[in-house]
Amino acid sequence: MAEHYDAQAVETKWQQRWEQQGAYQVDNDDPRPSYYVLCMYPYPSGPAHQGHIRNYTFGDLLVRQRTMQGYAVLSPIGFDSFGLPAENAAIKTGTHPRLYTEARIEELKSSLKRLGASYDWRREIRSHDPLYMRWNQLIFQKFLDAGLAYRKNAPVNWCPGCQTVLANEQVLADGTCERSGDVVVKRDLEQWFFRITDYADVLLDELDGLHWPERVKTMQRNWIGRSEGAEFELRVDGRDDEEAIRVFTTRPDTSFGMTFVVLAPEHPLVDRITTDDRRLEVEAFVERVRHESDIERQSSEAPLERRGVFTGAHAINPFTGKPVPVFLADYVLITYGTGAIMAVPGQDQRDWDFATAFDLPIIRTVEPPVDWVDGPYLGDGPAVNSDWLDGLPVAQAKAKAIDWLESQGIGERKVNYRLRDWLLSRQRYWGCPIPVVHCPIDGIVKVPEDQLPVLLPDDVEFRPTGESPLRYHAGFLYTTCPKCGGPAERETDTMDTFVDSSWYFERFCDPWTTSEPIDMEAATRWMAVDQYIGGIEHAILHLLYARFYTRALGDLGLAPVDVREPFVRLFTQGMITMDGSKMSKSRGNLVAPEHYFDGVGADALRLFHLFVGPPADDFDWAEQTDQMIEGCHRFLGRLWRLGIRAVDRVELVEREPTESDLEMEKETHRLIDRVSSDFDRWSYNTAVAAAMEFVNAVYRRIQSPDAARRESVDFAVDSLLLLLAPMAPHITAELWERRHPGSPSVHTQAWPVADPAQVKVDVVTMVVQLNGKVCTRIEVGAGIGESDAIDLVQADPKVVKAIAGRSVKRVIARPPGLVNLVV
RNA sequence: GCCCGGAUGGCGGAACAGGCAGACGCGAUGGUCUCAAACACCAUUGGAGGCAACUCCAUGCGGGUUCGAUUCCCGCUCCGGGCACCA
Repeated sequence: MAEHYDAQAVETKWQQRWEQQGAYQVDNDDPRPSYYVLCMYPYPSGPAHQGHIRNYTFGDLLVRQRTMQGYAVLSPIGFDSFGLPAENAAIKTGTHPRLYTEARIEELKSSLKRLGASYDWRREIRSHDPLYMRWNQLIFQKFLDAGLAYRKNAPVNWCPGCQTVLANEQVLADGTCERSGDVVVKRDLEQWFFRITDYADVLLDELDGLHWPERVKTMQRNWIGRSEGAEFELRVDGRDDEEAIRVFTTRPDTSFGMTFVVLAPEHPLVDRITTDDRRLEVEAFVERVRHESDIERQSSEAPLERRGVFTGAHAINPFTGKPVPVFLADYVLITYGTGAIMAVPGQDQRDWDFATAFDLPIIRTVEPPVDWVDGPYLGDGPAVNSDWLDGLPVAQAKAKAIDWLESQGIGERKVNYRLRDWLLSRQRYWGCPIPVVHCPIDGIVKVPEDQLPVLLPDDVEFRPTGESPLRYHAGFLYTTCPKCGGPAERETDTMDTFVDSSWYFERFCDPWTTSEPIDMEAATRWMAVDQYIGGIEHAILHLLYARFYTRALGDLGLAPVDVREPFVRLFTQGMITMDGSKMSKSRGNLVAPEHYFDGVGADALRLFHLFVGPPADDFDWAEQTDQMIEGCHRFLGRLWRLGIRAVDRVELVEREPTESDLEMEKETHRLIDRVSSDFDRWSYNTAVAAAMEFVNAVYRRIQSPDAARRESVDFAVDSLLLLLAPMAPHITAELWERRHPGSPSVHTQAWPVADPAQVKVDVVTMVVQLNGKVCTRIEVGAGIGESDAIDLVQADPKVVKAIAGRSVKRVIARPPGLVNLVV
């Protein structure tokens, strides 16, 4: 009776052995060529969920394959351990966020170990580790020195649910918080910002060179939102130059068609230019808009007549010298451009609508096509009604208009971005404190470097008041000014957790160094990350911030300056959903991996995640999913019996290779070729399918009446184990050890390489078509020539019968695959 | 509204450069083993017709290009995602 496949025993054995041997530790002086694989470090919310399993299975596969290919693979892991859920749990249950978080980390860590994922655990980073906090704070101070971090009072996004401000990136398109779903409101607050806009153009330009999904690059391009145009001044009729209105436009070529000007209601000139007869109405309008939230204002469905108001003032269009009326409208934003626009209804939809509503003139300055019906024309065409621009296409007219503005000294070329500076301060406890004090005499003063990190006090009370517990903690709050020694208050805001995740991948290169945040030598060796793997949900936030940080750190001499981009290649895996919605703790639709570890085993679960579909596609967890996982387990059972040479007690024979034995060897080479190329193109599902198909074929051969040659079968099975090692690491390690006692682990063997001569097939099935429809198939030699193929086809009895005497008009021969006869 | 994906059997999916549609797995049906079951194994499995050889239909819908289209082009429908007064 052959020993059956016991996943528990095998997996426990190997996990223990890997841990004891430190099998996945990689030293910085490893002589092999470097390869850095990284999965986005997780927020520790408890045991792993299926999304984690999927993510870390893909990563682990690559780590193991690259290791077999001869690389020193850096594969670190850590925990994004600051964040709101721990603090909310503290308010609810009274457990301290640190204890809560560390318990969750242990659970998640256990899951990852049971998955059999290979990490250099010595390099583990936790964001809340005082050593990491120290460097996080030091980097902040360097940014402060460099003017990259600053403080300003601004209307900011306040989430009443999270009781903190949010970055623009954390507010969804519908105006709700990406985390809690509450409607975000505007509040004027003094906040900390990072000057990410300084890097807007490079962050945009350098996207081109990245091997990232096009979708993600597009999302970042849209988010940065570069627009090129001109900025220029319009004198207000009857006023001096001090009160000129600056406008930004992407269409300076259409300036002759400007028939009015619109200011944002918050524009500083509103009060000064409004005429007395219009003042009451204007003030009422400004007042009304001020009381609207951003979402109300943006989603306003009020009729246009109510969304704007005439100020009574007129501005002089510098191109025509003629006055045009100045309006206010809620759709003009004070936060973009100059907060004022020139309106050209002939070439802009909103201006057209506004002009129609207020009965303002419309002048076309670009000739629309002859069949143009109505409405603003946004396309290219010759300029009209534009004096010295007439006849020029849009691009040339733009350039000429800008040249003119510059020659007149009233305007210039200008680029604007949609991207705003990154608001990083949070009014919460469980985050990294911002390391400054506020002194009534010296203002903002950095906490001296030798006093870093500023730690979070443990003895705080978590109350649902909405204010950070740090504000009530006298011991933390009251301090002395490092400069003058007088009484001062500590900053009680903490950093956005996206700060922590913006440089952890650089710290992984040498997480031990105590003299600087990033060890230059180590980072030079390992950076950039060769392959980064994570969820699409981080397409903008994390991936943009990390790119900004990498550049800024390089520019400040804190990281290798030649590492301009952190992630060379990015892979975004699909989501696991259930009934179409995201799996999450709050929805209560988590399917715990532990259940499968205890049952079919980690290898079967890994194989399932690889097999179920393209890694980039979403997968909906459904009724049949368990049975599919069972199927993967069944496959491993078949592999097991092959591996221990116990397939139905079949005896393999020693003999000179027969035709069939040689064919199996060729199939083996083809499998090696197939799996290798499938891996290279992230097609794990087809790689698994090929392995299954191969196992079926080997079974058929050894169970056939003339059996199979031992040597050929051994080559087939050993190759199979090597190819499956990155996918199902435990069972392959066990079988390899049993088959090769005393040999090094399967995971340190060289990745197999197919012999190209063996990959080639010599007999192929040639499809014979009649008028494009399949008529028959003929086995032919792979090297068959065109005329031989045609002769063969025309001699085929089936073909002769099908043609039935009709004349062949045309022959399309694509030997050896196909011949098509047209009759 | 704009941009980007996607739609293939009962289900997940395959077809990599325009050339055999449905690989592989799940499910289903029948069988072998068993006292019986579980496990395992074998066979069949897109639909319709036919005893059968075989025929017809079929990759969301409608057109087109081509000897030949799941694949390319045009026009729709539905689903998913991103952006959305950004001047």
